[in-house]
Amino acid sequence: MLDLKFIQKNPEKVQEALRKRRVDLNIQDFLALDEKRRSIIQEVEALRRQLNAQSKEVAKLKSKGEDASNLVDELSKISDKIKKLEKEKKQIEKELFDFRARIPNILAPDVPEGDDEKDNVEIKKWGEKPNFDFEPLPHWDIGTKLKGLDFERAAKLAGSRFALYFSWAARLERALINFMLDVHTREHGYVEVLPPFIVNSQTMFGTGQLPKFEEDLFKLEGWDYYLIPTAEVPVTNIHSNEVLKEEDLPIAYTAYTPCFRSEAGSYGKDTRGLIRQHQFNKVELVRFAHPDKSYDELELLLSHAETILQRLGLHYRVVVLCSGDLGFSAAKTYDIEVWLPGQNAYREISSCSNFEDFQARRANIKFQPKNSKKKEFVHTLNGSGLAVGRCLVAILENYQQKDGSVRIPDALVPYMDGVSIIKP
RNA sequence: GGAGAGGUGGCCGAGUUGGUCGAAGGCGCUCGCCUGCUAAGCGAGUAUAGGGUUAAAACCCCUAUCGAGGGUUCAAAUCCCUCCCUCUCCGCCA
Repeated sequence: MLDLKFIQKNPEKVQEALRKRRVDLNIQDFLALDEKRRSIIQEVEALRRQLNAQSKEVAKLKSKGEDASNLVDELSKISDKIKKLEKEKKQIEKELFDFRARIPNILAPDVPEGDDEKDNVEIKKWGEKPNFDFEPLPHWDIGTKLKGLDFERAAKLAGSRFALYFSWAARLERALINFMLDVHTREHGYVEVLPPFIVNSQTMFGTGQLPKFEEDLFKLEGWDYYLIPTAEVPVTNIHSNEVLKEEDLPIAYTAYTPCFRSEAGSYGKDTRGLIRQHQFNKVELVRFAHPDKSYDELELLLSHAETILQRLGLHYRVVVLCSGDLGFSAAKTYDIEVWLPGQNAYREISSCSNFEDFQARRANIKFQPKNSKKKEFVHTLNGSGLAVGRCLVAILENYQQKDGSVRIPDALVPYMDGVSIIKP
């Protein structure tokens, strides 16, 4: 959510951001409505002032035992008028709020302009693509041949876009979760959190999933409950409606959760394998930062996510999302894309974003600066550290051997009870 | 699921025959004074949002906010309705 005053004072900046994001919204419509709102407020408040003052007169007259019926009649008319105007005002405010809730965040100045993911800009690469003296297989072939992944039975249980893990695969998924959490808590200073996997609509609003993206979520029928699409949602909202201490910043949380996404509108995309599932596991990193430091913290966050891939010896690149590909709430986002030889492509495995005060304003998360009376909104950041299922995919595809076996990266061997290779 | 109690400012806590309550009192905090010592005392201040004023801000003025929303009334923290949350007891359950 953008600050109302910011929109009023910088309509051209907001319009420019909308244009760069390829979003068709006209800020002039918003401003006209806001103008109307202010004129009604002025009228209402003048009337109310009169009403308040004269109501006291009534009280005085009555306490003296005098008749006040004339005055009461007159005030009754004013009161009616106020009620009518209040109704109108409420309607306009609702429209303004709905409008504002659908305006995406403004962009960081260094976000490249572009239409979609084709215009994202690669900023670095780490490691090398592995060489194979055979044709590398996609992970769904590797995983099913090794009897670790079973998509057919998963479909029987729940439908498409679900997976069933057995034996070494289930263990590997769990190993990855523990490995990631250990690195982030022991080495990167994050506090581990285990949040609810179901949240209410207020919480979904706080991080920007609602009202605009309801169709991406799973909602529980008959309840104001949604399955979380990412740990970002419950973890960022931990401090909603709170005032944090400046000296406590930055606050850093890491959380493992399953993530649930409807994947509406992705029909036909990534239909095979683990890449795009209705349910997947993710270890998330969330930071609450001082506004002056949030972009430094974004670099830090990115490096924390990268560490995991480096320890696993997986080749990746980092891209900056262009304006047209940037998420609704984010001001700037880095995607980490891991190399998948089985698909001969880089695929997103982490997305690290600075939301500046956009989520903080929605969720009302402030801090009290030491040298100012005025409370300010914190900046929120988050990033995957990492998507666990896709990480398992990357291991299978990058560490596959000619004989169909898969090596386990050294860093994970202790988490696999010493198993260093998965054999047919 | 059944029965009961309750939600007031940073915290504690008054206030329910509607009016002088944005709200007593206490604590905490901030600033100043005083004090030969990290105390006590004295004084002042101490919410958020919106509107107006301003080049902008501070100040100032106004309006709203006593869990949320709606209603009654000239007027509601106080009355009525709906919802949410917390606590206690019983039941059930991992």
